[in-house]
Amino acid sequence: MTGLPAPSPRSPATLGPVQEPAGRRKPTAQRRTEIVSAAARIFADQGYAAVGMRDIATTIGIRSASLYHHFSSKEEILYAICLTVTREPVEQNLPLLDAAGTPTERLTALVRAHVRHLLHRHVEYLVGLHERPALTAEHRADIDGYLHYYHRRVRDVLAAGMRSGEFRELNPTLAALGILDMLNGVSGWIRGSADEDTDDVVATYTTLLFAGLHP
Amino acid sequence: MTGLPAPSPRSPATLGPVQEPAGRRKPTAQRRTEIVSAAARIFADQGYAAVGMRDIATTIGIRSASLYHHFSSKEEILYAICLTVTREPVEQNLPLLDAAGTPTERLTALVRAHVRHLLHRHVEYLVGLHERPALTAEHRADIDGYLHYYHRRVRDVLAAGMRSGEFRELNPTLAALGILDMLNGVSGWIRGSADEDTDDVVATYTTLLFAGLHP
DNA sequence: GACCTAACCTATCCGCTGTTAGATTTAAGT
DNA sequence: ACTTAAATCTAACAGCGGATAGGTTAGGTC
Repeated sequence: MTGLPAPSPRSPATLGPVQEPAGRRKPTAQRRTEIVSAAARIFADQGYAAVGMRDIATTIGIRSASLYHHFSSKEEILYAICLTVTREPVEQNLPLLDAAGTPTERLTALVRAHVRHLLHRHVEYLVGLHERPALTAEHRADIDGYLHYYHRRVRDVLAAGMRSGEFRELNPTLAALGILDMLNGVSGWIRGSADEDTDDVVATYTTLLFAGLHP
Repeated sequence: MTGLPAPSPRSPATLGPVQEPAGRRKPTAQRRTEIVSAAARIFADQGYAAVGMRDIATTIGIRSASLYHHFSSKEEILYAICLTVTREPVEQNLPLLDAAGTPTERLTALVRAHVRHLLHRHVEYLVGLHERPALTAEHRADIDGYLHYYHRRVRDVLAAGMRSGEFRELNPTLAALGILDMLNGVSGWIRGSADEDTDDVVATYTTLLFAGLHP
């Protein structure tokens, strides 16, 4: 799009800019996250398979071969993106279901955390939720494991709430799938990630869902 | 899949093969739908950009160049797939919203029709909902038009129900988005398309949604 | 100042991509 | 039987894809 062929990362004579020089030599940890987040943005726009290693490399100011110093293949980059939208929610959101409180309270906390995490990493969600078929069989199985576990935990809270009479009697598996699809779908149309948006979505969705769940 | 009434008007000497010969010469109309549904299945498995014209051609028993007799480009095939999951619902499902009845009744009918159509064409949904970025700017605008119109009509029913006091007061735009994401998400995990599945999903979802909408 | 390793480079391979041109075969109409 | 148009074929092109091998620079450490 902006067709800049060689940004020429030579030293700018005077002083480093306030923001990332976007071509300077960086430690691995920084570069890895920089690569992943740049790739996620391009993948989200054009689709995983339509994007070349050269595209990713150019946007962060290096050559395509240098990417292989940080990732052993293009698919490994996609795998990293998928992990942030499957492992992170499992590790950061699910503990909320183990806290004290009624099923309603715990599920409300989870919904809020889920939407917040989704808005924080919404480009990664866009990619991770739709490009799974491009993963290696092993990596895909790994990712699916996290997804299934997340779904199972949500289903269990629903089932618990139904047993205690707090929730309406429904097929808990289907209800969990529907709720998660509704939440993840937000990544497809949300613009920006301002707190107002978060609160608006969370308020509408929790009202809709819990009024539907309560008998 | 190939439920066409006249499979092969050619009399093959002794007995007609039970299945399609998968390479015989066919009239355009048949080939076009055959190409589209074959492509949809492969696109759903491997992703649009990862699939070559040769892959599509091979699975239906012709050479890749022959595809260009029916479609002028690979993107036109994708466009045809997208149309079946956006224009068809607009033309077939939305009239249910114009029928007589309360907002609840009309929306229930739409939800049922939507899920049935989705199960009928669920491979096409899988592709059409996720590969839109690969479309031409004009084609994408076209597809987005159908999607926006569908969403707007659902939102209007919700708003009407809220004005009449039949539905709880919610942000109708967000509620419509959430409901549609929930419905379309079914394509991501459903197996088969038996009527029992349809009824199960429709029952759970309508209960969950309308209990949530009613004050 | 010498040294070592991490980070990045240039140059290149080869398989595969969508697409086209032009020849050929089939089916249908007369 | 002859003609015609639709359907399919063979052959090829031009270019881009991910990936590799091996050389080069930067930055911290002794």
